[in-house]
Amino acid sequence: MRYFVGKIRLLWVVDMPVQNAEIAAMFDQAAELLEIGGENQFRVRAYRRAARVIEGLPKAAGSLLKSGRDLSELPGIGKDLAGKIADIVKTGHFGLLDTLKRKLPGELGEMAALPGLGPKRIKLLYDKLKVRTLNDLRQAIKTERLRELRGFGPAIEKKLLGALEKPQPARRFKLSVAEAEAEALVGFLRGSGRVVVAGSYRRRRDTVGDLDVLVTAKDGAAVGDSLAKYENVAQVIAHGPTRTTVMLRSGLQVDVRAVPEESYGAALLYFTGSKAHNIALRGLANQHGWKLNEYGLFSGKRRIAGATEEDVYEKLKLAYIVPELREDRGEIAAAQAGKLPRLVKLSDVRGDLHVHSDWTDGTVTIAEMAAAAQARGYEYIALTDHSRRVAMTHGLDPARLARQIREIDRLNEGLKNFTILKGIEVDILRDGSLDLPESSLAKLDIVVAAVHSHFDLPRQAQTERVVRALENRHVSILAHPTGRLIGEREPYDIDMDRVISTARKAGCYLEINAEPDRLDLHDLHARAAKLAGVKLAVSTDAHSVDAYQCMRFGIDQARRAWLTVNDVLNTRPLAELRKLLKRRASVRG
DNA sequence: GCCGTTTTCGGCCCGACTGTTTTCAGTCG
Repeated sequence: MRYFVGKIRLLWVVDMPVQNAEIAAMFDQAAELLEIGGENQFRVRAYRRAARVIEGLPKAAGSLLKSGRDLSELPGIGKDLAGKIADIVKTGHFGLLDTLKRKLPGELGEMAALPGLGPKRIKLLYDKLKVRTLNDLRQAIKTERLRELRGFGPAIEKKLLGALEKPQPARRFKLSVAEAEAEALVGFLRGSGRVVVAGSYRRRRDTVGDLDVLVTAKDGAAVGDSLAKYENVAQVIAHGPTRTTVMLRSGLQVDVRAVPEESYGAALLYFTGSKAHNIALRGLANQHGWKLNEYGLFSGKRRIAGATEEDVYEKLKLAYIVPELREDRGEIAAAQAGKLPRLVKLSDVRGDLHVHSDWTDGTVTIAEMAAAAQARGYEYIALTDHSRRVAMTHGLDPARLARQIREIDRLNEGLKNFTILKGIEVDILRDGSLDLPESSLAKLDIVVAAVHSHFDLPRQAQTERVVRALENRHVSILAHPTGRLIGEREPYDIDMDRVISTARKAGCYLEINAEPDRLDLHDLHARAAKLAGVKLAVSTDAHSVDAYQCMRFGIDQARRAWLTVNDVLNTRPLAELRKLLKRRASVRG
């Protein structure tokens, strides 16, 4: 459950709305400096909690304010913080943070990211040695002044110097990459006890910072000893009687925690998180006069629940909350009210609406893609090859598209209980027009539109471009709506609130692309779409038969977005799906 | 700074591990 606040470079442009992530970063930075300054820890915590709440909002704080929402209704945000958010939205500046930076100048916030340095030690360094920058710190170590301070010794010195010489940026790993590591590790530890990978991995976040592994065992130290011998371990960071932390060769950190069988549920709950969800649960326990920790739910010294997660939720008068929802984004209130959504499941999926073939950059024939989908139990796929502008994929021009349509008609005649929908992934050109004439698009069952170029347009131009494409009456679905490639390409700058409201007005749909490098829309945007009444397609963008299996990653994200069967287009039987697609064509036609 | 079936004050999640110390503070999750 590692948590890291990255440095965010803020660039203020006239009319550039402040993003929620930027407000959250400002609150986090303020919390850091307040803490170093010795401020009341609960005030510090309030800023951190507010940062997480802002970060988790499905809409930009600015647009909520514009629509008249009172932000002090949000959990963890009172009158004071609501006012500060409004100021930041209005001016782009956070007065308190500016003041704190004047009072505690330098790189104190950055120092907090170093291992072994927390607020107390940073303040001590600042007060006694006038250490303000990372370079000051380096000098203090080299001149051996650091070790004169109470609480500092050779071990910390060595650790700090290592981090200063070879900075390790906090990395997050794609869920699919973490999954491969996790499965190998579980295989290795099996035999030590019951082994579960918890943390953000179990909550199915799109990226994972570290692996939190729970093992039920009497002898925790033995589990740690065994882990230390795992061939992929590069370094043992900590090793105690119940918890061992190691760094794998891949750079992924692993925490293994051993607990007794009777604490399994409470420990799983604790280790699954999120931290904010846990804090809220413990707060509830307190209200009953109980205590919740990783060993169980306790009334005095008596354990009243803890063997299973279900026990603990039940005792707290909550419906069971699945891991994907445990983010303190309203799930606890929903569980109290019995209003948790019945989330969409992988088995609800009846087809895939974004699929390629060897007519463009796919690896196999249309017939093979169809056969593999039918073998998975699907009722339909939409064949959506690229259009001509995406030249390196040998994209389809009107003539080849017409031939492909005839080919699909021919194939469909030979298929039983399965249909190939005729579609295209049409390129959205720089000006928002589409890469194929209306006469071609009109012949199709489904048109998926997507951006594949000019990722760096300014926000306004990028938004107008996509809005114009969605307003084309032939477009059914916007594919991978922000174009991000996790860890490789940032999302392009676009006003997602406007894209969503356009989709609603135009009667079209947005995609959750299940490809593990994309997972775009991400959970918050998908939830915003649902709240606006826009349905989503969860599609694999499969370029091969094997890629169909990525559907589960898309469904994970759909579940994190609180989506039900009703919110997902491709859970519909074919006839219903056709109606939804047809309604689209007639909205403006 | 937030919040309220303990409601406008007085609480605020809880425990493991390290490195320093010689009994525990600080950091971390």
